Amino acid sequence: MPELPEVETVRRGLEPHLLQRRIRAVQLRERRLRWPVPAQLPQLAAQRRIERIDRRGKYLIVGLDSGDRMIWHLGMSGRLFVLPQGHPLVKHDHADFELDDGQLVRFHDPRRFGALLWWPREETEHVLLREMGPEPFTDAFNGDYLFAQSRGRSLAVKNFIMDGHIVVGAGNIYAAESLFRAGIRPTRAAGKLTRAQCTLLVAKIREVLSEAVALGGTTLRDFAGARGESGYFQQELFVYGREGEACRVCGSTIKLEVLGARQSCYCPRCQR
DNA sequence: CTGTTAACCTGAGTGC
DNA sequence: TGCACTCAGGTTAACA
Repeated sequence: MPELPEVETVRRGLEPHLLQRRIRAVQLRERRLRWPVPAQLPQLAAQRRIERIDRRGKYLIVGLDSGDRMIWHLGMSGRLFVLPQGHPLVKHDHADFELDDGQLVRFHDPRRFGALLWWPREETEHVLLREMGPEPFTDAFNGDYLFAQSRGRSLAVKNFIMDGHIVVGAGNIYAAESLFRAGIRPTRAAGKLTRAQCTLLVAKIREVLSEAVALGGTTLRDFAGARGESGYFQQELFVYGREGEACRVCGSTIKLEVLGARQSCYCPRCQR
C-alpha cells in the first residue's frame, strides 16, 4: 500500500535512473487503469527528455523537456521497476517507458487502481491536484490551520486527517500511528480537538512521515527488483496491524475499530 | 454543505 | 486440491 513515504522512496529511487534520460518509446499494453490512459500518451511522450520527478501527495509528476508532464499514481498495488530492455514480461506489466540508455521503466499494477495521465504544458493546474490539501512538511500545515479546518466537523479525527483536502499523505498506516503518538483516540470527533492537540497532531504526523521516509516506508515498493518485502518502518509500528497484541508503551491490549470502512487500531489507555 | 457507503480491481489468505 | 468467501485500501461517485 504505497502511502506518501513509499511514493517519496520510489521518487528518490527513480531520479538517478531517469533524470536527463530521453524516452525513446512507450509500450502501452493496458489502458484500463483508474482512469483510461490517454491513447496518445505514447506518441506524446516519445522523444521527450525527463527533466524532473516531483511528488504531490501520492502523485509522481514527471516533467518533460517540452514542458508537458506525466502524472503517475501507484494506487494500491502499483510498482515501478527499472529494468534492462527486453526483460521478460509478467502479468500486469501495463506500460514500459524505454529510455535512451538501454533501460526501461516498467509500470506494474495488478489491481489497476493506479494511473498514467498526460498533463499538457498549457494547463497550469491539473484537476486532480488543484483541490489537494497542503503537503505535511510545508508551513501551511500547522496547528492553527488544523484547528480552524476541524471546527464544526463531527467526523472521526482519523478520517479527518486522512482526507486529502485537509492534508495529503496521511494514509491508513500513518494516520493510526500519528494518532497513537499524539495520544488521541481515532474515533474522537475532529471538531472536539483542542488547539494544543491540533498542534501536537501536526507535529506527530510530520514526525511519523519523516521517520518513515528516512526508513524507506513500511511496505517496500522497490522500483528495481525487490518484490514487496517490508520497509524498515514496519518495526516502528505501535498500533497498525497490532490488534489483540500488547501496547508497546503500557501493555494494554490494542483494540480494533472500523472507521469509514477502514480498520483503525488504537491503544484504549494511551489514546483518549 | 457534511457525512456515509459503495464501487473500482486482483491476489492473498482463510475456512470447509 | 479446490471452491467460496473476505480482506486489503487510494480515490471518487453516489447517496442520505
